[in-house]
Amino acid sequence: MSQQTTFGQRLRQLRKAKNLTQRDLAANVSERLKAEDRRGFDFTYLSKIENDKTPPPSVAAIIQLAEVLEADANELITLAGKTPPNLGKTLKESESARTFFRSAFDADLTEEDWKKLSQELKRRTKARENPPKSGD
Amino acid sequence: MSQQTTFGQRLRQLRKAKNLTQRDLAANVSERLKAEDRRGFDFTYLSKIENDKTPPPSVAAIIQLAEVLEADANELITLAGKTPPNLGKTLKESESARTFFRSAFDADLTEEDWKKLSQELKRRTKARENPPKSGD
DNA sequence: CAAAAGTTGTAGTTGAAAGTCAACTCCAAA
DNA sequence: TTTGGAGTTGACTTTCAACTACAACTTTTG
Repeated sequence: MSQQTTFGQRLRQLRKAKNLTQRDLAANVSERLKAEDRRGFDFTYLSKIENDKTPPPSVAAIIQLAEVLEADANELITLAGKTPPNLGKTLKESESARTFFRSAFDADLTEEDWKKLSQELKRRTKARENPPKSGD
Repeated sequence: MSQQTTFGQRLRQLRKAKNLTQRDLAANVSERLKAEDRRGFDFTYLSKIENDKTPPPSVAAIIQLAEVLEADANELITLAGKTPPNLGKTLKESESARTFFRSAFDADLTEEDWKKLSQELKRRTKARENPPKSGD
């Protein structure tokens, strides 16, 4: 049942793929964070994160990491067990979304179930991009 | 386009339905929170919350509020724009759930879509409780 | 009206999350 | 064998959300 990749492991993987040192990556991300007036990002902190000695950083930091690494921010955010930033908003705005989530978490779904739901989702959005022939 | 009920409004509604004063409710919740070794809950704070002068309280506090008011904690949590407490965990544990969320938020779903998904969900869980006659 | 309930501003406290720093280890190349 | 780059670690500090406290008010209700 192969233990799930952690946030730290994945992050290290991505960093190595880009041939960056912790110092480089941290400095780079730090700059970006400061540019948007947030706290910085020390390389020792990064080290702890990669070794899962400390919980994943803030969503803002994760997004910057993803950009520098040219990786998918959403993957990292979910790996971090964080809420995708739009979720709260979506929930506030959509009554139906709330209903969906309520049942989803009461129901304690299996992998199977989630896959089915993804399929359903794909069907629907695909239909939208590529409307099924003939005037609406 | 009827402006969505806020957390504060709903909370007040629930409190009045139970005929409690802010002082009563706050004291009650405060006790419960302290029992689980958390910070208390002042009635002036509650007032501010009901008037949306301050952001909704912590998830822990919301849960206690819901219990005292015999209301649905999940409703309040989502109204508060907070993450349902299991979500992070689910995301960490289920690859398929992650996939689902990634597409769901990329896709920017409509009410329609969410409803359809809820239906699909209901179909599946119902099938489970009440397995469809004869060999699968 | 008096008392109870609710509102609001301002300032203070607290614990935990986020981040830093100094001092270390490890390793490869010179 | 040393030197320098990379990574690790523990202890410390900073920041912030989530409260508390209290005073001074207004509104509601019996």
